[in-house]
Amino acid sequence: MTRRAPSMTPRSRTGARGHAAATSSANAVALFQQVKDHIARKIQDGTLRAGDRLPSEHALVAQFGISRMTVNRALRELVDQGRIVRTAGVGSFVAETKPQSTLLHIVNLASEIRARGHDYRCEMLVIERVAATLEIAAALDVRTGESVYHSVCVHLENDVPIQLEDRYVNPRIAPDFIRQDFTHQQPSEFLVRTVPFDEIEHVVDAVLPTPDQAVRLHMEPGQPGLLLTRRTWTGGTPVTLVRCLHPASRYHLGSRYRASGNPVST
Amino acid sequence: MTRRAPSMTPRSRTGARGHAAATSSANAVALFQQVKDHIARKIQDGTLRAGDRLPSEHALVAQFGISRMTVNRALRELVDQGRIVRTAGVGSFVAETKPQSTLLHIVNLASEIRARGHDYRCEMLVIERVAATLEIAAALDVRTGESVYHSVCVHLENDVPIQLEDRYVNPRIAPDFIRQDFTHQQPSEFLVRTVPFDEIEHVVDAVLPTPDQAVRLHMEPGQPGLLLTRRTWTGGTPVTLVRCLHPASRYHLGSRYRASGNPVST
DNA sequence: TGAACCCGCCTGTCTATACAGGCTGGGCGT
DNA sequence: ACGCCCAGCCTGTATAGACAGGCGGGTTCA
Repeated sequence: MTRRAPSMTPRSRTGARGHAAATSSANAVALFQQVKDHIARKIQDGTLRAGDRLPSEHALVAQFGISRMTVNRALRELVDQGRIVRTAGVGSFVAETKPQSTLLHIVNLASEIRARGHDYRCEMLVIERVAATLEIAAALDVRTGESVYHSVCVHLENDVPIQLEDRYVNPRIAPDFIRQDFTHQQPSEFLVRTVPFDEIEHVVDAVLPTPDQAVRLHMEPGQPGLLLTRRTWTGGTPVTLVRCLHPASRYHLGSRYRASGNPVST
Repeated sequence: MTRRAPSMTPRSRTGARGHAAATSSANAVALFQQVKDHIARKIQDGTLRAGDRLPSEHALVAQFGISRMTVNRALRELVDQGRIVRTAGVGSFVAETKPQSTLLHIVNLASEIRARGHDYRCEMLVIERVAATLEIAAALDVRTGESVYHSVCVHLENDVPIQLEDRYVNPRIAPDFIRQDFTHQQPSEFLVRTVPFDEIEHVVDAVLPTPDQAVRLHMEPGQPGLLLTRRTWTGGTPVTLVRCLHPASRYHLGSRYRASGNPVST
């Protein structure tokens, strides 16, 4: 743990001793920000994993040769961002990856179902390589016709279909996707574990399912479905495009926020 | 501006001079938090309005008799919350009330439409007092049968109906709602202006509109609609329950987030 | 009259120091 | 052997002082 970071060496930013004060014009990145970035990067690239202990403030002070208040600010802002957790008298730890906030709690359909005390199951229908259509290519930022991964599965709650998941995956980002055994792990679980995303987009639509979709979801003809289209990125590169179709009668989508503070768990 | 706040007087929290340090056990509210609350309250209750200038850090230091770092932290966290805006060399100002973040940008359907360069119009269909049904009473936290306000209007983009808004309002919170002239102001605009909420809940459903609703929205029979149900609170008390029905063919609902930092404008 | 310049205000950042209080493990007493 | 207590580590908070740099208005100079 005392191993020194490759990138940020003690006092690398400026040779000045004493009051470095505001960044010396040329290199205009605040010290506390550099510490934040340094730690955030180690979390992002897996050097530090969920639950790992961070160096104490004192250790960081010694390591970087800066004042404790500066380290403290960096760590405090990481807490605000939900990246780390701190306990007085104990230490600082990398936060468990709870998939962010807001609309994102939908990611964990399985645990949501289990939390209701119901049985969860997932049936894989398709897993293949396909040539990207124009739409898919645009969404994943690959060339039209380039090979991408495609999977289709149905999620069931107490053996009742509740979601038809139609997913396209960028093979440059997750080349191992197609080799996975998805009998005991969902595609989304694999991706979240393998390629932690840092940007996400949701679009919600109401649609009439195609006859084929209606059969898969055991829906009456003419009944509407809720279509959730999600795209995720890592470092600006698209990871996956997934279209989740829910029978409207068996699913709806909620979120709740409080102004001062973070989103309510719901 | 030098007028003293009624609640927080200089050094009211503790008589100790010098290092007050961590809160003295009994009264366990941090100084910076008290400053935050004090300013947030003045913004909330209208004493300070959007664009108003806040006292400078130096002025707050003198007013409360605390150190500048403490004031600075309070103001910085208010910036993080989006409540104030600061410019080096100029001062601190109350932020323009942009309705929060996340799913909330839907609030401003009118400006969203106008931003597309289209024409926006709103037709009021109903504005009345009704006795709260069991469901409405539960949602607004009033007694069943108690009188609540009810309004229905259609929002049109280029004269095409895009949303049917069915709203119930808690008359204890917004007693003037029923006396408003809604020809040049939407119900939501009035409420946001009059009763700034601090908590919001969204639920999204896909539904088949009733024949009556389909007519109002110029929809073909059998076409699905996107139903957005929104509840807002102020200080823990329900303000309004509104059900917004959109023709699925003409509307969808999106949001995008970046991990490190705040939601993208989108 | 107009333009350049400077001074003072204000925010942003950093430091060194200090006290309070939560938590844990090891030593000591019973 | 068991339990209590305390020392030491760690975070949370607060302070006074300092430098850098953006910005605006007034003064001065051409």
